[in-house]
Amino acid sequence: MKDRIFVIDGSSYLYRAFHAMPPLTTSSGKPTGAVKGVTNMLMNLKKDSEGSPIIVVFDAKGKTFRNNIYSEYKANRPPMPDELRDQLIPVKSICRAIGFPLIEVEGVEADDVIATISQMAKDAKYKCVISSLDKDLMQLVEDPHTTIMDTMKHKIFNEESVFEKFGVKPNQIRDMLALVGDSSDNIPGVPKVGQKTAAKWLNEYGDIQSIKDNADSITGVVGENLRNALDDIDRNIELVSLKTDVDLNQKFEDLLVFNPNDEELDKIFSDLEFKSVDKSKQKEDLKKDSNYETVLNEKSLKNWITKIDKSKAFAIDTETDSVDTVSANLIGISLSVAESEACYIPIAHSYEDCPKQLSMEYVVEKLGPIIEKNQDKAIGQNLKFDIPILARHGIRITRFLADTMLMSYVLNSTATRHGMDKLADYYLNYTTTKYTDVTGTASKQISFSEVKLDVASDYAAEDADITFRLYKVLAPLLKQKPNQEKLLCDIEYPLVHVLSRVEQNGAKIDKKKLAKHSKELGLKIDDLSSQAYKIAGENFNLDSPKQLLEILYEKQKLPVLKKTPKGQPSTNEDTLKRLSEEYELPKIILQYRTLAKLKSTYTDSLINIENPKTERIHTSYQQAVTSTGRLSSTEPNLQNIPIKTAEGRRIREAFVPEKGNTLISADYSQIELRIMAHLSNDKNLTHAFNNNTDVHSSTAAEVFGVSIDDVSQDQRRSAKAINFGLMYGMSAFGLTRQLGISRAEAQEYLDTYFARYTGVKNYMDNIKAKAKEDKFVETIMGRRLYLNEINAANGLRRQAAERAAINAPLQGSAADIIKKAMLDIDQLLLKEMHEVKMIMQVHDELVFECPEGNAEDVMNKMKSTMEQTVELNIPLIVEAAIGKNWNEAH
DNA sequence: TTTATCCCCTA
DNA sequence: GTAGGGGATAAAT
Repeated sequence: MKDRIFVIDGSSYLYRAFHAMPPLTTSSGKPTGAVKGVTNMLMNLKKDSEGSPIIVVFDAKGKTFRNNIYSEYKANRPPMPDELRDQLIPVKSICRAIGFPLIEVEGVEADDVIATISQMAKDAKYKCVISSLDKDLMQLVEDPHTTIMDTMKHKIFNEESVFEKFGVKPNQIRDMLALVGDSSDNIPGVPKVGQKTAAKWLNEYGDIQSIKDNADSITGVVGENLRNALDDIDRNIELVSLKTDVDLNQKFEDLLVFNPNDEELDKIFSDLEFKSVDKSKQKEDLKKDSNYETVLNEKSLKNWITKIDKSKAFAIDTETDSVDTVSANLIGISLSVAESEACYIPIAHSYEDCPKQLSMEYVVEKLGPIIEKNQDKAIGQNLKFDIPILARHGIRITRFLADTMLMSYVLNSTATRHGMDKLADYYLNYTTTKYTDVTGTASKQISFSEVKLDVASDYAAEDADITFRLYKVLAPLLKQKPNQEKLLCDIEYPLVHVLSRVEQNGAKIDKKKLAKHSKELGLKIDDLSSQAYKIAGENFNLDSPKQLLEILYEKQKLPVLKKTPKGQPSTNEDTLKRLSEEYELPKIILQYRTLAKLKSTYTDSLINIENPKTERIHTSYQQAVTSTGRLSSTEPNLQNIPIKTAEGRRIREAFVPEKGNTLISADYSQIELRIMAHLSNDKNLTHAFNNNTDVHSSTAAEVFGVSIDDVSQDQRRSAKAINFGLMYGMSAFGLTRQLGISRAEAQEYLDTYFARYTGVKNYMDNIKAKAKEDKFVETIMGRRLYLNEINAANGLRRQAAERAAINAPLQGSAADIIKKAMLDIDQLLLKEMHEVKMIMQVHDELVFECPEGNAEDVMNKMKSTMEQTVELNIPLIVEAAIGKNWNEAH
């Protein structure tokens, strides 16, 4: 394809790379993350362009004509961060060295240069692909000459997709921008007019001139706003119009030359300490350099034992035939003692003509003691998986040097997901071989034991190698953040062992009880289905929202009260509840839904997931998933077992102890509100907790101006909603919905609340301001949540980040505290309470199983340990109970 | 077979 | 309004 050129918006690449990449530096501390990101993007585009010319455009210094039209243009732009500014020169040098013409014109913005080039391309009969995300550029899209691509998301905008996204044609984009304005460029638009309204007008009137001509016929406040903003609109049109006649001092043909300088490029890369940027090339490099060994004889194993013993640190990884730690069989072990230097020790591979391997007994006997002896040097990726597998074969790891998954999580919980494949991509710019690459998927999947040794070795040794390399990259990043490193070493690492024990313990369920419940539910569900079919006059699938909406809204002609985000009439609980005041069918659907949910999600699936070996259910706690520091629980999720309804609580009754045992549940009372009191030091809130008064009643007394003894049920309920709403960063609007009151009333409640709780008000204002400054918030133990969108130009996103800024320190500190409590209790259990098992964690609750005899004692120990685990400005209170099932204990 | 959407369960 | 997991269906691959 010779008739196509690519134009890259270099400045927008740079900003995106800066925000998307980890804060990498050279050994001397020079920032390189953005350079690396841009380089990757350039290399990828180069590959995709199949030889078509690529031109890179950057913003240049100097005031532009837009500043003359409007002195406030981009006046609100924060200056470029220093770490980014330092990367500007290397990025440009790399562009040139790769061989791309680089254009910057003083006093002209990149957008205008790009527009000019696209015009030149059109005149020369070339297709032009612009790589940028700037919406101003969308006005240039013109089939078939000019398209815009989002390189990172692989999305191409033509006239049709522009219309899909913006609701107007590309040649109307300019008018739309003029109407809406652009907060990031500090261009005010017509007040109250956003993309939707602008699109509506443009579709109705065609262009801005017609809208202005018809301004008088537009009613309401927006019409008034429009008439008042006519002058602004004229100015905006000039501001958002792109110039297509910039003098580039170059002919179009000159822009098409590709002039690489490999020597220069190598030099720049070596200055920046980049190994290589082309991923496929890097993979070859790694393989060529790497020294992966398959350990098949005693001599070779002995050699590796020596290496481990002499190493300063070593990575270890186990290969198994299952993701389930309770039943997984050990198939092999891989080790790495230095970058590129790794081995795989196959133990239990089994296929036709499989080479003879060292026996499990031999490997465990020889390697086991060396691993145990050197465990303080062990590095793993998600060691919570490997530790129980190794333990079952007599290799006991109770401490380790590092877990790269948790390192990445503590460094930045949201930068990337923390699986090894993602980490390798993010931190090493390396594409790993995936597990399913060697085993296949679904029906064609084979056990890891059936994977040929050479293939398995490459895969497994790479895992250990990459783990080692990740450690080398992540350790210095953590060194720069001592508080986070402390959190990692004091809380997350020791918690690995505790969670592993909790998972292995598992929880006993009463299968008979669940089966009986399931059967009953099945009968009721059948009955409700029949009733529903009868009213509908036909059979349909009650589980299908699509079929249901046809029945309800098209056949039965019920009023549409609410639509889903995608525009379909909604059939969710809220809507059906309102409809069931007048109609019978929605009422039946609701009952059906409740019971069907209980059956499919709980009774049936819990029975199915019981481990046949242990006859208990073993959840898996995810320690590196949530943004705030909480755990999550999967397969099964034990953190969403029903509790609110009587029917739902029957599920909890099926969580039982072994014969002779009993269950104890202990949960923190109002822990997040207490943390809010602690962090805000609010006088009223602190007072309530110090005097152990019911906090919702005390809030009601303050907000409604009554004595605490005179608070009505209704007032308490409202106060509770306010308290919860506050912790979620709620607005008056949310409260309106929650309490079914008017907007004004809700606002009044909040105003009164903040007048009474000035400490809380100050705390909220301060945390938001600090978040905007720092781009992160912290918990009491120094856990950070980075908030990339806290200063976003997009209001919805920015507000979502602000709510997260308020909630994360509360939710996250609560998570810190219960994690610490779990560690304390685990120590207690190991030391003096061997007969007690911790079996579940549900965010603010811990569940234990212990012999009936000393339950009372155990409960009190747990309660006081949890209450004493940290000292805050207010007391922590734990409510604990004993029972013969989870419902009773709670 | 995988992915997206809708719905609903928890703290 | 915060933070999650997961079942069922229907569309995309």
